[in-house]
Amino acid sequence: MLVISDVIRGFTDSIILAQLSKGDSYGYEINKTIQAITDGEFELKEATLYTAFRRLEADGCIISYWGNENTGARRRYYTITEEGRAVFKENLTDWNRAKEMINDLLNKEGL
Amino acid sequence: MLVISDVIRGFTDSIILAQLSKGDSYGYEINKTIQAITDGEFELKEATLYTAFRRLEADGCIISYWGNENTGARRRYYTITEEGRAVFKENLTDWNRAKEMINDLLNKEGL
DNA sequence: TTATATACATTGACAGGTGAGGTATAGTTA
DNA sequence: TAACTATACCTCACCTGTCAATGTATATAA
Repeated sequence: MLVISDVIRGFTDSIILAQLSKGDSYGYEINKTIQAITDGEFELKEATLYTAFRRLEADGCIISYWGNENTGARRRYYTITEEGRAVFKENLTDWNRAKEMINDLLNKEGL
Repeated sequence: MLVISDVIRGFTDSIILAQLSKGDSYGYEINKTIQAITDGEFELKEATLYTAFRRLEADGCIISYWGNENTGARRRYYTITEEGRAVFKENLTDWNRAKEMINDLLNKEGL
């Protein structure tokens, strides 16, 4: 009932911003990094990933540009904006608060 | 962008099961308990709460019965089932795993 | 030449949260 | 006594995010 993707839901944007805050990257690489960090336990579905990029760009959190690879598949790179950094910072705070709340709600005795 | 409700999404069921695992209760009381535990920082919206009850009962995680109050508003009580306890136990495990994953994804350096 | 890896993108179905609205009882306050 | 607040339940329509399925294109390895 509680699937891992439901838990992650709502963090997609934050996870992407977290990766981009370390430097420019592109979809495929970001997803590989996520898999590496979670020991292959988690990956963003492609549809989810690219939907998130559109959303983040529309919200002014990231900017995209095409890489100039002269071989292999083309890559669309993303840069995090100042706005994006601010949002990410806020998300981190929210996460830490939410984490405590959920811990309490799942474990603490009532009242 | 990261709203608390997005973070909580997917935890509604677990939070309710957590409260019911301590004993029978009814909607209004469960919500008050949640508010108390989170120092008023969080509450389930009524629509969310009652939708979750329907879902949990349909899934066999809880059973409901009407209380026999002879004064005040009527109350529909809920009992967690064995199935519900099993699901809750699994949810706790999933949460702990997801928590670590999200922490890593938001904080760890890439690779 | 067939398969795999890299790399991007869209669409339609589905699920969960929630604002807005509704019902009913009981106590408190103006 | 009228108005307000608290208790307590319920449903519908809408919105948002996830994801399976599908499609495109390049390059390398078997």
